Amino acid sequence: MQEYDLKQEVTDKYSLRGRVFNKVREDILSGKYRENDELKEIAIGEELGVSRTPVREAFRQLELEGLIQIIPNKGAYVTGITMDDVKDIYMIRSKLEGLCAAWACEHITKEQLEEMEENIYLAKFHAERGHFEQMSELDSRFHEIMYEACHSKLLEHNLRDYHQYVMRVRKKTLSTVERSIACNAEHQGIYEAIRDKNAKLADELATLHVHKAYENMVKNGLREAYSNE
Amino acid sequence: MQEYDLKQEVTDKYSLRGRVFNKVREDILSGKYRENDELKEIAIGEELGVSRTPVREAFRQLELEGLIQIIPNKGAYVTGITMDDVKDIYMIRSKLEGLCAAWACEHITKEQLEEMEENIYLAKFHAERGHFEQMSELDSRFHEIMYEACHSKLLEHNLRDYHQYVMRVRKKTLSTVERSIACNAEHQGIYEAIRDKNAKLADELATLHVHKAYENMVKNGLREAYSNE
DNA sequence: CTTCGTATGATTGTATACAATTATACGATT
DNA sequence: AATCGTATAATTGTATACAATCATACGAAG
Repeated sequence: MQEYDLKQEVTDKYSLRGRVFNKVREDILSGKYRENDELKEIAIGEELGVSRTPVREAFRQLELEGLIQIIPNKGAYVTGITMDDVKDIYMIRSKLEGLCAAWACEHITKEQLEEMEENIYLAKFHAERGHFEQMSELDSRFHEIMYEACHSKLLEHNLRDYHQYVMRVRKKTLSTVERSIACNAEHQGIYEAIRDKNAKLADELATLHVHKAYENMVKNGLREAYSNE
Repeated sequence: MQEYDLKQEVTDKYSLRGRVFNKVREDILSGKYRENDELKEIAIGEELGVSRTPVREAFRQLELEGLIQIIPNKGAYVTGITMDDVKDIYMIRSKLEGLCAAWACEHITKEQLEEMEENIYLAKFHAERGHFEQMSELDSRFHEIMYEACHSKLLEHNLRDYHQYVMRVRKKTLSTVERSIACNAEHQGIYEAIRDKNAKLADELATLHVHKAYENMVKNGLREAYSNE
């Protein structure tokens, strides 16, 4: 009886399809491919040294993730995230992160709580020094812990999707020392609420946290953050 | 300049892949395939008269929708919806339907409001007479109007997914005259709030509506509703 | 000069062939 | 009799070939 890695989820690294999927997804999120760029099966295939078949399968998945749009018999095009989309995502996320925090109160493990504490402690160090790369990593990880702790595969999956979706935008939202410090303080509040099993408070704080992040982004100019320069 | 049908979204009916996708999805949701059933590419392909290629592509999409799990080099297995999943979905939906109703206040058109009104009027007729099939249809349509009216592609897509996901369960939740009438009354309340552009109230009522639906389902025995007899 | 239509090329859609992996059956060994 | 190993079958993973569709270019008609 073999146990299969649950983390594989969708995109096993070891199949060609999985490799293509991950690579293209990363290239879209990192901004290598821009809005409305046409992705050609042969070109991508040659670049990665595979045939069209795994590329096509990866494309179908990317379409469902909303990263590309496939027009039958025509081609695959990178779907841009509009400013309205970003706003929608943050509003949706704020609701769902609240739910997630509330559920985490019931299901979080001692280890996860400890990792949160460590995360916040370390983030304080980097926040004060303006180490934005590390802050972005730590912020992502903090939310990731919460997603795991809520103990709902569906909510976890949903939130992770949105989180990835606005990744490039999100990096910029932490790009001031003030916001980094405030953000970490908000994490601290959420952490304490979860630790104390105060679901209502955790919900409120997590909801507010995402709202704040959005407001900050708007203040700093969503337009610049959004466009790829 | 050709205009492409936005409703196509992902699953155009006219490609083999789209047909396979829709068929298998429907068969899973309708209960033809049960939890942990193994779906074989060749078998599905022969059943629909297509080769393995479009079947494989459809499978990759179904995996991302969470309806099947693909284990590399092994097979595709139907992932069941557990009772916990159903609860999660209702809780998530309750939050998102609230958001949806609130947003609909800003964006709903006169035509959509009129269709809602008609929907409620007609539903009153069928509710009192215990026409559960029609009620189910009307209920789905009511929510569908709201999804369209919220004017957010992302939220609309998200809600529609979950709605589909619990379809078989949902049908049973309307299977009493009392619940049908109560449900329609709740729709009426949501409709009026949206009509009066009272976003806060619309949010609350829609949130409550989904909660009520869930509670009713639990009361009527989620276990029987969930299992395929 | 513009416009329409056809021809050509490029790209996607599908089917099939082959390779790699996994499951099963059966027999040999202990 | 139980267990291990090998051979065989079944199934998925990938590559390639062919068909269908779409885009482009170019020339003829007005």
